[in-house]
Amino acid sequence: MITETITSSLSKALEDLGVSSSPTQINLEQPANKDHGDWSSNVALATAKTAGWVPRELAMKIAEMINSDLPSGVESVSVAGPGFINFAVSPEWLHHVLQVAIEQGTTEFGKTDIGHGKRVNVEFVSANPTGPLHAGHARGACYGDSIANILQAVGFDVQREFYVNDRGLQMSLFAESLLAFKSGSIVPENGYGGAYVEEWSREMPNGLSIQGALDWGCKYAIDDQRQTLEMIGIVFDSWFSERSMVDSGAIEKTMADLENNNASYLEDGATWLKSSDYGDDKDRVLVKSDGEFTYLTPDVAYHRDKFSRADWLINVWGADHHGYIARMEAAMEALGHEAEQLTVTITQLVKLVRSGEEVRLSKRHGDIIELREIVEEIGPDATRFMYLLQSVDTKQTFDLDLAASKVMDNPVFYVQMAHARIRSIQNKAETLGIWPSRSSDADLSLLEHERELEILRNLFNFSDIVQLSARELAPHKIAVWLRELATSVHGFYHDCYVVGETVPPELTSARLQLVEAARIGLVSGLDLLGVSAPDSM
RNA sequence: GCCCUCGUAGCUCAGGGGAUAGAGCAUUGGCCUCCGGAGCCAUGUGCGCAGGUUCGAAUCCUGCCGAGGGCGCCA
Repeated sequence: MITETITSSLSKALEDLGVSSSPTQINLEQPANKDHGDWSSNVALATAKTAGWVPRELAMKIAEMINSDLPSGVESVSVAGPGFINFAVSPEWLHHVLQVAIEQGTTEFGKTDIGHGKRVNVEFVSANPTGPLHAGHARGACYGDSIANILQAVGFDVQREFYVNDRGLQMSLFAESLLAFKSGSIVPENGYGGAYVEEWSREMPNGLSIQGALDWGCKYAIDDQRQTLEMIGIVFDSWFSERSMVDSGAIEKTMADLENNNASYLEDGATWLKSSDYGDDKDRVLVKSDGEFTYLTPDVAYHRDKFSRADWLINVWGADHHGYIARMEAAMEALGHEAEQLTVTITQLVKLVRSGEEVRLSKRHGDIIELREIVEEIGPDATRFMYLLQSVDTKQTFDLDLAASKVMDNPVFYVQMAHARIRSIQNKAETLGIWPSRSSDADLSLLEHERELEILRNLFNFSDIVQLSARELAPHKIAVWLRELATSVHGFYHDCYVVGETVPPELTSARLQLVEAARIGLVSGLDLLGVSAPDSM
């Protein structure tokens, strides 16, 4: 790889000059300004001070040394600005990327093994089984599934998990609400009065007990949620039942262990977790004075169970659960787990906009926008791409009109269109009998056009982008990269014909390889986001 | 009051120590003999404010201002 060649030549020059440097100080980047070469290093700026050099003089010296014995593939070295060392490189390194992409194909391109098979459990959505999924669940759903994809791509052993809160006060209220609608009586205070409850109650069998209604409603809700998730291609490996831990005694076991670790105490008739000993603002109740568990207690037991099955836990929670992080981390520490074994990602709220007006997500019954409605309105691909296009750290404004539109406003169409155009080229080549062809037939050195090189530069970066988005749990970096690749494909399409009377056959062969590599890049990136790559739009 | 996230172009957002801060939309103006014009190209007085660290800050630190969320023996 060209970057390794450059890094080692820099490190050798530094060594010869007696400048000590750690490998992390030798950074390479691709300058935004093409006048600054293909690759650039700031190592002279980073090391000059401690080594007693003037940065620019150190850079000049290094450049001189490397220039006197240029590594293969490097055409020239120069110094610019305060002491950047800039490398001009022959395009072979980019042609190499093309071959890699085609050899690896969509199943391998961009994949690495930095995870070393470490088991990671990604828990997301985990909506209460008391109703359909709504718009508020969508961001966490798309995000969680995509980071699971990305972590898999970099070599983690990933489990997707949905925690089902199938017991407790909310479930009882839900069951009572179903029964109330069924019998035509008044829905209990703090119960569920939404229109869907009435609809569901009509399908519920007559004569059920509270427990019977609870069981029926829970199953109905889970089935509904599962179907909605499948509409956007999300399939969980496991649906973990909270109630199962009551039956198994896991909750009592956790309570006992907390007590043994001196992490809980009795006061005012309740059992408290000493979470303030572990960084939380205050202690938290585990068992209420009425003998019921709080929400926290089974959840702590649940996290222990996850730790018995995974080395690293990721929780995707909505912004309204932010205050809950400290107490869960405290509980895990009290039970002997390391802080870095649990990562909680908070997704900020999404504001839905339609026709320029905010769509209110009120809890008042009837006003809830179901996720199913959104998917039916704009389609699964637009749903996923739009939610994943920006960082979950920021509040998102999601324009339903824009997502539903089939014009340029819509980024998902822009990216998918790039793929469709490539397929269109390939179809044409196929009818002429020149595709598929063997890559060894093509002379890749013919690929010199700036448009061609731009595509290749993007493809070169893919693996790094995947690793970065895994490290930062940031799928939007993939989405942004896809848009850039699509831009370069559209530009290429416009300026460079692949198949045509004016194009020499050798160039056609080389460009057919190029568009196939670009196609592999598009499909690979879209796969990580769970978005399809259609042959035609 | 305390905690978390965020303030970047008219709008929606990237960029999270490097060189002249980017993209899409919108605006204005150009491009179709030929693989899909659902496209391409050009067009910008913008990093909330003030200090600090650094050779270098949109980026890191502190304070302030603003937006959202959280601070229950709710989930």
